[in-house]
Amino acid sequence: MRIATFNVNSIRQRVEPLTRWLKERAPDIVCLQEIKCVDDAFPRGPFADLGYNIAVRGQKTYNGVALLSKLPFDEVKSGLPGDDADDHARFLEAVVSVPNGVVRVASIYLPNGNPAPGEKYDYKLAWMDRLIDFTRARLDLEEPLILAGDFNAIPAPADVHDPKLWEGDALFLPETRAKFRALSQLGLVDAVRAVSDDAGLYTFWDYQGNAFSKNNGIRIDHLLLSPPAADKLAQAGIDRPMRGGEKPSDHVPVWIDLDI
DNA sequence: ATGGCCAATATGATTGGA
Repeated sequence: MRIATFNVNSIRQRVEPLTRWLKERAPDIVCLQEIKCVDDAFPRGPFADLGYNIAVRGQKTYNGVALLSKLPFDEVKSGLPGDDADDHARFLEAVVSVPNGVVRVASIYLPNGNPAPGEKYDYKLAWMDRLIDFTRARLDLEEPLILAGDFNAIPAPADVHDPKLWEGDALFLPETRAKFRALSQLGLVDAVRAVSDDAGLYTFWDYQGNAFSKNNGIRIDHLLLSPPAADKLAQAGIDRPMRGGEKPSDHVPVWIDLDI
């Protein structure tokens, strides 16, 4: 089973490159972020034509997450618990059935948090605390669980081309990294880091300043695996060439293969 | 000169992204 995550930076601008990539990579489940449209505006046709079931939690202009799955959804739930006043479309969770049980997947678009300090950074840290609480509860189920998305967190200096330039940024502040570490330390495996210690593995390159050609990137899109999922991990990869293709998002897809 | 962003919005300037 292949599961991927991709921050598309507008689904309506990414139909062509995304469908082309879906045909090549053939993932079973895809977690999408920053679809930037309401549910009714999601371009379902091209993805349904490729055999995907579609779940959407959209929002006008900003944010928005979705799931594509070749397997039917047993359950779909949107919204991260812990704050009823939070109306950002940043979280969508689904369960699918597999031969020996289920797989639970969440598409996550964690707040950016800039400028820090400030209200936006406070919201980010509170959101991370809520994600930690959610994950702790879900881990009790002892299911294969995959948290996949744009975490807006650079885990370590090896995950950024020029760490000096990111000091003070909400994606790289010590408090952000500490919360990301606290999430991981609940027992989750960072799939890319499970297969490679290499520096220079990035998932985002800014549109500005020829960032991609200089490989001036950061690794912020992650797949975090519960122990029953990590036990089945066969491979993980970052589809870096997508960034150099036609009409690219500023992020690229990241994927895993599970022996499920 | 030694650089140049992109997407959405009742749009032509502003906001957010990271």
